[in-house]
Amino acid sequence: MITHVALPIPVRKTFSYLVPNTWVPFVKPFLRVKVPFKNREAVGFVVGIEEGCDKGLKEIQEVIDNFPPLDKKALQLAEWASRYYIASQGLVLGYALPPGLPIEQYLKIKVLAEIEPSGLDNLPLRKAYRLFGRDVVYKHYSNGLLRYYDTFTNKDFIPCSHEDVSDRGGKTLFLGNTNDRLQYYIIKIAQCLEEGKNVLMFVSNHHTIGQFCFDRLTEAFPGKVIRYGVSVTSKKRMETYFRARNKGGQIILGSRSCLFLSVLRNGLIIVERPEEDDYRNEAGFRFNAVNLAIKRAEIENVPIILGSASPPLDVYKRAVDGEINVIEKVYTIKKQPAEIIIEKGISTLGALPDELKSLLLQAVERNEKVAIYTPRKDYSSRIRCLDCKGLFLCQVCEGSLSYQKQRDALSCASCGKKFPYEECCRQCGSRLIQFSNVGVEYLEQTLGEAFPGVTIISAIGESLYENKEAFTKLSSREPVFVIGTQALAKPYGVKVDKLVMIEWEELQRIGGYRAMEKMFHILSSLVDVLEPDEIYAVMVRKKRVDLKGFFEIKTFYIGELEKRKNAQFPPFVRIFLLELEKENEVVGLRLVEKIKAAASEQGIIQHITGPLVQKRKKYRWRMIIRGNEEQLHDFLATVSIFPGVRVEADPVNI
DNA sequence: GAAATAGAACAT
DNA sequence: TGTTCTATTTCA
Repeated sequence: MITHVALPIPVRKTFSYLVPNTWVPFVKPFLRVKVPFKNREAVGFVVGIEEGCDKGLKEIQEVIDNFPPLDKKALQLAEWASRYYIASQGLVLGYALPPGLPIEQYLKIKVLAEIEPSGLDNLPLRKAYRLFGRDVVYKHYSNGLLRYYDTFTNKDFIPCSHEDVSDRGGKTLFLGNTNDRLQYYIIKIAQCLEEGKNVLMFVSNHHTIGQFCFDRLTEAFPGKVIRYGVSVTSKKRMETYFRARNKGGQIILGSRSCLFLSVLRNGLIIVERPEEDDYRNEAGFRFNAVNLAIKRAEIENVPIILGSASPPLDVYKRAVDGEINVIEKVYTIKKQPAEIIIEKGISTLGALPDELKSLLLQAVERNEKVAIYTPRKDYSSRIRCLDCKGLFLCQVCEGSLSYQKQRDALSCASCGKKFPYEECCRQCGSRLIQFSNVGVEYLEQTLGEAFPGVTIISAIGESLYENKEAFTKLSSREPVFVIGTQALAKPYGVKVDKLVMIEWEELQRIGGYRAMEKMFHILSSLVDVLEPDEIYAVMVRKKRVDLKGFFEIKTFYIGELEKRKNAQFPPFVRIFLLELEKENEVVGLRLVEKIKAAASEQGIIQHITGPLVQKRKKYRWRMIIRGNEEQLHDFLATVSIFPGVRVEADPVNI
């Protein structure tokens, strides 16, 4: 017997192995098998079986599963995702069932008849495998002489017995602020739980948004919320794994890692804030979990609710097209947002503008809480020598370096490497260094000096979790400044008096084709979470952006859709980014030619823009492929396995 | 994706 | 002819 195995590597072909006699009765489609690969071992999925025993193939070492570890609908979802994201079947399946998921660790054996060897009853599966061999246990299992039960629910482990309960389906976009959304979710969840169904709810982030939702939902449904994700311990995670597939009437709250989780009587899927970047998986199998959640709902015929104050544009388009039903409960702000126009940016000014100072001074006098947003986190993200005019660049990749005051280190924006800060220019040794493009750290320090005695909290991605207690200061009576990047919109349940946006308009320069959409998301999510009574945008006159355009949601979206349609950009066509990196220009250009040749051959050359060459330490070519995915699929699948080529579906940063 | 191998550039 | 680096191939 020969089996074809899909391995979790970016290679489209499958690998064939012989099946030794011991395993022949147990090899079935979509079970995992351990196989020799190169000179190591690998875990792959059986995707094909054929008779025969020829041509010196290697043998599989072991069949890891006794039952398909993914149910039919999860497999269907994986198949769809594999095509949509141009990822190999093995890579997607490997994500769906990560190798670190210790399923057997929490399963025990229940013996149903008299069998040899004795002593299997109540034995942990792992131990039984070790003592008697997997094949012995598998044989009894397949003859129906024993069953498994998990140690959390003590219920029989029934692989893939998913009764379809939902007769509903349907997609809803709930437009509204956090409180309204939560209320709506709670009503819908209550209906499901009453009917004994489960609810699968996605959040982008465990620590902040996830914790908040967990607290609020636990309040409404005590003991019913179970979590699944990397931030809970392995044991807790496994408990959720078994409870989700064995019991009804619960809310499974998790991140993108529960996209493929088996859920018994799944009655509803909720996606909280689908516009969040954290829904994107960047390693290995790259995808956007919102897309997959919507697809899962379709496959399972389960209703899905997407809840947001500023949904992604593609979701809004689906709503306009009538595919998604809309419930609108738009927030209102108490006072018209105000624009504070300054002549020169804070970066170039070297000091805080007077208008900003007086605004903050007034706030301090009134003991107000002020949230200050800025797009950059470090002290300065542009460091220049004033003598030789050279920029500080990374020694490894020549990306631009930013200065992190707290660590007194330079950090590379493109490769992430850190270097000590020497206080002099590496080119000419001059000590006249100019910091510009300042961020949160700079404001933190400058405002600290200008307003001694005022509590200042910073909210940036990494530090947010440790900083959580600091946020309790926001409910004190003293004035508080909370300064941060987009992370400011993560800790739900915070309330400020004023929201000040600084250099927010910069995003139109760095945001690519989604610049306006990003600006909208940031502003809306800040307003949604922080509930400011007053909003101010400090903008440089030359780059001024009309704030009003961002407060009429419908007008904004319709206008943006119109622009995208005219320019033939997503969500009207799909975009793929093709990236290749080589040290040698000639070698790279050869590869570019090879790709172009493949494109001509398949008649899709007119869909390619570029390549755009970037030369730092390495050469990097980027091509953008736009068009109908059906038409592009074969081409992308072909070039995606060229060495050094990376295809990114639906890129966000171009 | 990662290891083995082929190839290029440089030093001995 | 050895050494070290990068590019390419291959994995069953």
